[in-house]
Amino acid sequence: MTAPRSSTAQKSGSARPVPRSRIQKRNRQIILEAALEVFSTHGFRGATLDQIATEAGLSKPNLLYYFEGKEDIHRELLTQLLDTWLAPLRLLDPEGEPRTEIMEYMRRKLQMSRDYPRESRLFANEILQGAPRIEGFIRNDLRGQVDDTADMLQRWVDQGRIAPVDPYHLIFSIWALTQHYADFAAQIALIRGAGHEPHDGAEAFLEHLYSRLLAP
Amino acid sequence: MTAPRSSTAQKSGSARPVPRSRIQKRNRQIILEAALEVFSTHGFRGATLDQIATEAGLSKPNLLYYFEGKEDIHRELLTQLLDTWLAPLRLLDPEGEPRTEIMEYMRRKLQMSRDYPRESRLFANEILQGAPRIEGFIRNDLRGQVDDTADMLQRWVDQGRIAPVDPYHLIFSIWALTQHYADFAAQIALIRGAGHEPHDGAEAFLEHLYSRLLAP
DNA sequence: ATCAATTTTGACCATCCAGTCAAGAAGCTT
DNA sequence: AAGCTTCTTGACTGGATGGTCAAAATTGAT
Repeated sequence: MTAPRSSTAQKSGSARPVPRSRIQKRNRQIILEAALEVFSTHGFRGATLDQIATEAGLSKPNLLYYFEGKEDIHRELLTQLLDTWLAPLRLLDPEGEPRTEIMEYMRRKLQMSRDYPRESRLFANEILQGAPRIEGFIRNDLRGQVDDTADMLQRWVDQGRIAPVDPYHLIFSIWALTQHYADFAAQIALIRGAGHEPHDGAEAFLEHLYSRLLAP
Repeated sequence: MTAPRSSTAQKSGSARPVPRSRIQKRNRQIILEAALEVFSTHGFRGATLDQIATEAGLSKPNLLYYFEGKEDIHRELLTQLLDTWLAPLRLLDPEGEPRTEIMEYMRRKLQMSRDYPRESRLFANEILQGAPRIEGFIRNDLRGQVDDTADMLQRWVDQGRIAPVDPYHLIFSIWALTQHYADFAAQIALIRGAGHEPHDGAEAFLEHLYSRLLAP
């Protein structure tokens, strides 16, 4: 009858209804999966609820039984994404061997772009539009993490353990080079033809590139 | 009265009305400029004719006096863009000094991303959506150019004039690294703060990177 | 099996948006 | 300044789209 707004120890402000039944969990998941597919290729405004509903195999009103609206689905998707987006950065170990650590970070990002290309495109879409919905996240969460990482990289540079490079640009380069294979997959596929998969050879190339760049 | 379909020596098939009067030239330009602004940040479906009209300071019917429709404006914009997009690749000189040539290409691409960030984002948007409207261009024009360039790079590798790298990934890396500063400018701006401009330090970093990567 | 709670949906709105049209305003030519 | 052409726009239309609602179907506890 009413939409499923649970109340299990809810914070006052913005309510996040916790799915309870098995059906709720399952259908919310199905919807998010479908929405990811649609949003990541058409962007927020380009996507329609009907498209998402069809993709999910549900009716449009049914979608709106589980989510408060298009915006809500999108927000949920982004929130989940941003969590995993920051994770690799946190795994950088200040005590580790610098080049190994950076190489590992690059590999993790490349793997993410291979395993979750739609998430990468969802993110790219958002940034392209000027990051209206995740400005807060970038300014408050990501920025701090990046600053910390940059400090660490600078320390490694100062200690002569990696070649002297601008730490911010180093980080940006890893983002650019890894995400490119997901975000521009369509272009790469058209250029390389059907035989190849976009990521083919990328890891070897990037390993070569960063090992050359970072050698003291 | 009627829309301006000129007929000055027109090819039969898809008509491209050549603007004649000064007013036509001026207003088409104003519209394209406004459309670039809007399409590049909101994508094709996210943009509205009203937005473009407002941005251009014209009425919506007036827009449609100069162009056949939303699609037509967008197509014109992309066509103009793709011409300039290919240009830098053609400037690579097989007879030149390999590292200088590649470095020059990188610099030209970086400059384009600095001087024409909206064009870069328009292109990125298009690829993200799966390149529906420029598939032909990529398959027929870009691909050939890239293949030729890759052959040239491979020859340079074989002659030992640059370090052995996969030529396709080398090209992709230049695209990724240069366009990133335009396409992800919003993210970079939020991370680096108001003091910096996204491209600050990029050229030095990329020069360092490619000179390390390509040294035989 | 019964009955209340949960889930699903057909039918419906209201709004947005691309595109039309006919009439009016501004330019150009003589 | 007349008269033709080019340019501009207010008012409109039809279709798409986000969202609502009340009734029907299903599920689950007893």
